[in-house]
Amino acid sequence: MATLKDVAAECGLTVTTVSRVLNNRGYISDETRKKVYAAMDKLNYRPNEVARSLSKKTTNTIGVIVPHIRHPYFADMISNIENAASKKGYKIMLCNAKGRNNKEKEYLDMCTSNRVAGIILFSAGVAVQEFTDSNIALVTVERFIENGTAAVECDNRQGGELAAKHLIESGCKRLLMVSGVSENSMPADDRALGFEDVCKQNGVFYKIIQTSIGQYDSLDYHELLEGTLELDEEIDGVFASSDLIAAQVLQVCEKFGRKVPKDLKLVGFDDVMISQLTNPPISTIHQPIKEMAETAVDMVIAASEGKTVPKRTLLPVSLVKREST
Amino acid sequence: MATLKDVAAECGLTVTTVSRVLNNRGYISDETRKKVYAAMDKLNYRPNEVARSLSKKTTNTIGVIVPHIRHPYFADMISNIENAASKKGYKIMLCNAKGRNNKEKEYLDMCTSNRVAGIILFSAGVAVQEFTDSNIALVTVERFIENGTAAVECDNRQGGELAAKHLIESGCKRLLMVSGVSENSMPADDRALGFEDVCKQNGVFYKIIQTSIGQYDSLDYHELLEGTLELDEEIDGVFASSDLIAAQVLQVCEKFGRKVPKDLKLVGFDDVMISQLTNPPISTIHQPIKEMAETAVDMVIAASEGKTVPKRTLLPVSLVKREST
DNA sequence: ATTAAATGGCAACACTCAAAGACGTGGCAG
DNA sequence: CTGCCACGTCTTTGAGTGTTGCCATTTAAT
Repeated sequence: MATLKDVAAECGLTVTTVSRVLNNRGYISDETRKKVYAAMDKLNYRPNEVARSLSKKTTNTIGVIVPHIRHPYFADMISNIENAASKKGYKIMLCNAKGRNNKEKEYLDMCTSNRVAGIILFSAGVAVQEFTDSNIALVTVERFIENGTAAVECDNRQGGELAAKHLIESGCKRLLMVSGVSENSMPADDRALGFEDVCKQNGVFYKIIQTSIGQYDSLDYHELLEGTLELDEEIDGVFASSDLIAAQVLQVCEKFGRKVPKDLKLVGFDDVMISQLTNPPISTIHQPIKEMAETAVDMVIAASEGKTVPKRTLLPVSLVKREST
Repeated sequence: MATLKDVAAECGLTVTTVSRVLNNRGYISDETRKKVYAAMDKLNYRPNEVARSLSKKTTNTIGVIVPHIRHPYFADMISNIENAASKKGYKIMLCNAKGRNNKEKEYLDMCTSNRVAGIILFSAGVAVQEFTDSNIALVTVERFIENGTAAVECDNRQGGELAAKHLIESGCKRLLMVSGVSENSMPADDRALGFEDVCKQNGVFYKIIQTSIGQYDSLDYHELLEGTLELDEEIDGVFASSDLIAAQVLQVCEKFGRKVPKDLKLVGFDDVMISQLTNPPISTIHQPIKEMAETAVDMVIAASEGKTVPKRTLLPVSLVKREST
């Protein structure tokens, strides 16, 4: 593959000069510029980003570490992050931590080794707490971390409140919340808090069930759901902490012959594609995924350029009413 | 950030020696090795992959270009590719071409500039035809390209056959196929061919409808579907060329009061998560996504190492019977 | 003398960047 | 009108970026 040197030789100039037309820097005569472009074209020259990065001591890539790629929420996030990054001339290095702490640590190291400009971290592990490489901007999404550069979150508590309010206003008397993860300080936790609050305020009976960590991906909420719904036939409103769980609630309802929304009303969380593809389509709490992604990207880039960024950003959620309520 | 030089200075050796313990190459005394490790630890040294890549003239990253990240099929693919790559010490650079040719070209260039070891391309554009940078391995998935290094596909024709056979064996008399894309030489095309064949062989009436290019992502098959199903009430079997479309068929059936599978049987394609989350869960043609991903990764890596790889690999599909048939 | 073990020196990788140099032009004193 | 300098424009020189890999050197053992 042709290098700057080859291009320079081709048109009888030095690498520096060629480098300068490439980067639009300093004084260059029109004639030289033309010559250089011609030579580049002729040799099919493609700048070597690796060398460029070494020289500039930074890359234009952002490491993105997620616990699962297949989960529609993360797929959506990744898509939006890639978009935002691409617009700003950055590329994405995708890492799938799969909920395992050692993988997460490994990926953090890998990103460091590759001298990424910054890291966007969705992962939930604890290993990050040790990550203190201050050279690399670290913004977390949906998770606050002490030694991170910045965190962007959606208002999970508000989401829980909205869901509870909506169910209660729709006439539900006996609520169930199905929470994905039980770990502390996880987003689902705040959702539960908001949900609880509103239920208490309104004197409405509620119950919260949750599964163990790292269930993002799995489809086996059925057992848990069946147990609960069978045991308590009076439940007439369910708040699922993700649309994926909500879809499964729908399936279990079908199995038990409970009509949604007639017998039981359902609110999901995330507002990902699947909530529109079920029968009935699921009312859900919309996460501003695009805005979150864009904010995260803006922040890593800003931070990597040495600018100061807000330590914590909270984005509002909203209720999307569809046909399950 | 600490460099080899710093580590060398720290323990009174030269960079060469340190480099050698880092890479387990040549003769090193145990004592030296220990000293070096200690120094690395102390300085929190992380090898600079950028410099390494420059020196070795190749990276350990694979460029992955997809038309859409959010589509569950691609999300699944990406996840499996990342997995396979990670196992072999490679990282993923994710590119979202969004069905636009110029984006695709741009990403191809970007990958070249970043000197990726190879590219896995799902994208469907035509710009690729010009891509002839023989230095970079190019394996396409679900799309054969003349100047590519290798192609891996699933047996789409077989998929169409399986679907038609299954519907006919289930007693359907009047079939409809909903095809995602109408462009030539696209996978959906082969699916239609297989489907057609079996219908003809069995003398079963069938109809094929399709939408324009680049609909991977959209949820607006409703109109098209409603029109067709309303017009022809006799249709009792539908083959959708993706599970996403199948889910929408389910919705339209619900709207028209057609019971699935009683009044109408439905077969999807892909076997992605959503086919398990609908009511009823959708019978579908299983694509060996994991195997395809692994094959693609193995091939780019092999090709990037100069090994010869098969020009074209065809993986079998299978029918997964669920409750929509 | 030969060989093995351990380490060092140095060019190369493709690029950037600061500083210095070359060249032509215009102003101004002699 | 000439000679000199300063200045703006354009280009080159050369050092630096962190590694690798080849070759050389040293020491000790055979």
